[in-house]
Amino acid sequence: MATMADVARRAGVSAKTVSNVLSGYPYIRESTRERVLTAIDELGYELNVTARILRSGRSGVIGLAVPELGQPYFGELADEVLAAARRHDLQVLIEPTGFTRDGELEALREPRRRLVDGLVFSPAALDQGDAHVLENLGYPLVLLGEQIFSSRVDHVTMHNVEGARAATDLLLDVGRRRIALVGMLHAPTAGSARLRFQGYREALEARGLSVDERLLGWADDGWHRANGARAMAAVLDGVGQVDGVVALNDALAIGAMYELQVRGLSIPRDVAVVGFDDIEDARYSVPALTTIDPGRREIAEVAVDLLRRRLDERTGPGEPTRPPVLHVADLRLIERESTPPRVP
Amino acid sequence: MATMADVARRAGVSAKTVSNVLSGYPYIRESTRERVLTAIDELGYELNVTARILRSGRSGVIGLAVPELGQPYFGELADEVLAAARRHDLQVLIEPTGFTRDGELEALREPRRRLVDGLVFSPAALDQGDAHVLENLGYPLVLLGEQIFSSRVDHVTMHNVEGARAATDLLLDVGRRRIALVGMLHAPTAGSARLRFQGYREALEARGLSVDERLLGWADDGWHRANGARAMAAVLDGVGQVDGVVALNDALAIGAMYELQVRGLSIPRDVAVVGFDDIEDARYSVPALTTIDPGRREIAEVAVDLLRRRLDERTGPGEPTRPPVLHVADLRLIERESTPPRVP
DNA sequence: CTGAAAGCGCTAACAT
DNA sequence: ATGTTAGCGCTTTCAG
Repeated sequence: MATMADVARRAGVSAKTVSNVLSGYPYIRESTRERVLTAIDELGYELNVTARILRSGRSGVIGLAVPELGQPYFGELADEVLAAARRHDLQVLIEPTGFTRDGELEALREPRRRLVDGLVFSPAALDQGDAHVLENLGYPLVLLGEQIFSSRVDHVTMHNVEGARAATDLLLDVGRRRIALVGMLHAPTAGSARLRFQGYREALEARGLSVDERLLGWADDGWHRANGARAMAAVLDGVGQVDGVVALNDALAIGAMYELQVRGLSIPRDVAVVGFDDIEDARYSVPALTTIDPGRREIAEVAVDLLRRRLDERTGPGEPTRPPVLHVADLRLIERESTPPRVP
Repeated sequence: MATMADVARRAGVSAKTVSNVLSGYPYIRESTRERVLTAIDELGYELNVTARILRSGRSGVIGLAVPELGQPYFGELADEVLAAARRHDLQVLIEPTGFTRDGELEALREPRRRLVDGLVFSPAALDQGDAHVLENLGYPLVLLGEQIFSSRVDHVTMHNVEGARAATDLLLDVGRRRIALVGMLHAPTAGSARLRFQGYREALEARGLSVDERLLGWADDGWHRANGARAMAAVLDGVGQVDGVVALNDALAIGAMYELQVRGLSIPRDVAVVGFDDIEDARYSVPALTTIDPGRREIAEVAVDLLRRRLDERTGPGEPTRPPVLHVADLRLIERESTPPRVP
């Protein structure tokens, strides 16, 4: 396989010039560039990225650590991150963390081996006590979509509390009062679960209502459909009657709707349902799911832009490092058929 | 950041010995190994993978080229591939090809730059005419899940034709005769679409029936739910009556079920529906979807095992390269509620 | 079982 | 606008 030196020899230039051409260095005579390009073509030469990384210290690869891709939210998020990365000419190494603390700690170690330049990390098992491991990692890190761990790390998050409050408010506005919450987790670590539950509680309390423990559906095995159905069943078996459901994500909501319909309940007439995430499924469930769009695309774009900026900072000598960023994406309540129209 | 030389100095050995310890070379005195390990620990040393790759020519990273992760089938497949790779101590660089020929050709070029050792590739846009670009790539390639491109390349595929035939047979067995096919593609390139359509046709023809063009629902914009709903609508608007649906994947099936139910049709009483892929959604759609499990896990495992074996072959000197493998995974028809029970 | 020397292919730094 | 020199951190090869 041809090396840069081979190309240089054939083009009658030095290796450095070939390198310059390939790196987009602007000050090159047009004729020289063409000779080099021709030689590259004739030899079928391809740059050896590994050598470039070793020498330059930058790989052009970023890591993306997410729990699992089979969950539509993360699959769709990964696509957005991959697309944003491509726009920046970056490649992405995906580290599935499997919702485990060990998996997440392991993912944080990878960049130190220098194969990836920085990490976009969506934590799901670490908790506030782990905040210190996220600081001074020695490489740029952008945290995604959950709670705020540390003021010293870049975060791109969503309005979890406000979203859940908006969802609950909608149900209250249409007159529902026995509103179940599907997807509660016992783990104290559970970032978005805790925040979304907080939004639910705030909405109730703002109307002088309080949380009825019997309306809480637990899903400690993960926010999958199956668990949404199970949690819904448990609530229905426990209290008998429910007229609204706030699910902590769309998969849970769809599972819950399944269970409701199996029991002959009509949505939204008997029970109105709101989800969270606006995954593609939500649009085509039966009935179509009212949900919160947390601004996934914005989150992915901002995260990659930010990481890229941090990578560039490292190269630029002398530039002072900018202070940590906290970006909160906009959210939208998307009303579909699983809730009745609000009457004004 | 500490280097191997630093560790060697501290442990009072040569760099090579450190390297040996890290590579699991067996013939090392236990006391030496311990001194090295201690030094590594004390210095917080981490191997620079890039330098290792440059020297050894092997990166331990494999590429996975798939259309997009937001489609549950590919998200779930990616998880299986990632898990299998981890068992082999391999990392995975994902190349989204976006269902385009250009994206797929681009993905094939990446390994040549030496950052990844080999590629697991699920083509969706290349066609038989492109078979030659898949041969003699200069790195190991395993093709996934579609048609057979070339007898000179390793393939891990599924029983597309048989699966679609089984799905159609089920509908015929329960007395359905106006069976729509949802998800047809005009592109001649469409591997699994063509094969699954063939299975549908074979099942019909085996009973002396023929394909009614008006029952074909097109989804050239991709096998998403939205297009399943649209294709179903087009068929219903065109022919009015249908009593069965074979969808070319589960997302299309779920979209089609949505459209049917919006129009007041009951599933499976008025229309029975079968999908293909057995994604997690299928279990929790309303009604739960009867579908074909193509053996996704087996496919991922066999593909990574095979790739790994090919990578090892390259190292082993003199061993003759084994001939190309064609592995076809087992499939299963999973009967749920979107089809009536078969009466014996 | 361990060490010394060489060099993988490229680019940073400097020179011109 | 292009060339020279040096070396990134590791593993291969060969010697002991």
